[in-house]
Amino acid sequence: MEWRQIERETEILPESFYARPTVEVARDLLGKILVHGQTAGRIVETEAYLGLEDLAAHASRGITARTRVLFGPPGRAYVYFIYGRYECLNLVAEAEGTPGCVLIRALEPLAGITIMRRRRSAARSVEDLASGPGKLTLAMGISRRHYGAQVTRGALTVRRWKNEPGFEVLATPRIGIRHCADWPLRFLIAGNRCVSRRTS
DNA sequence: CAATAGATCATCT
DNA sequence: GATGATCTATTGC
Repeated sequence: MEWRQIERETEILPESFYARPTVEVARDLLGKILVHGQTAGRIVETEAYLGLEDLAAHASRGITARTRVLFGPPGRAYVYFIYGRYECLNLVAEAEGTPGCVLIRALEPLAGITIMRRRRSAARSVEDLASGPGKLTLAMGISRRHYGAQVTRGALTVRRWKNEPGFEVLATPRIGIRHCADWPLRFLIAGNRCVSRRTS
């Protein structure tokens, strides 16, 4: 996709978009465009992580050096390091003082695909370049240096189509967690080939 | 195709 | 000192 088209037909999401219940933000982020540097992708899979009541959420342990940004203002990036290897991107939701974030789990590559291929040499197809939370941060060049960054301005932003196309949303349990494993807080675009796992 | 072992380290106990 | 919001390669059917 041409950058000119992205710039003309999309606009950056305002901070007010994120200052809402986390589950709503997670569902509404589907179809939006994540932009970083020369790469862009359409968000096709997300997960909501809530506050103290959600034992799968990092915020359930309270404020620490790592979770500090989750308790701050919305529209910030929460990037954490996992399994000694990978980094995962979340967007902070809810009003300041209330924790909550949305894990970005998969993207459909839109621009900068050559760059993504270089960063993701293990991927065998365009659909697999960003089809997982660890894969998409590699493909887009996102890392912990973005911890706390505003996604309403700067190099890392999220945009919406001025005329957003319709699609069907599915809700399923979240992936790879132990606690609250049956809560239906994973959202994905039905039938999209870039989601992290095929649905039955 | 499905199942699983191994890599590897920041974070928290 | 144990654990984990993952990914890849490899094994086995």
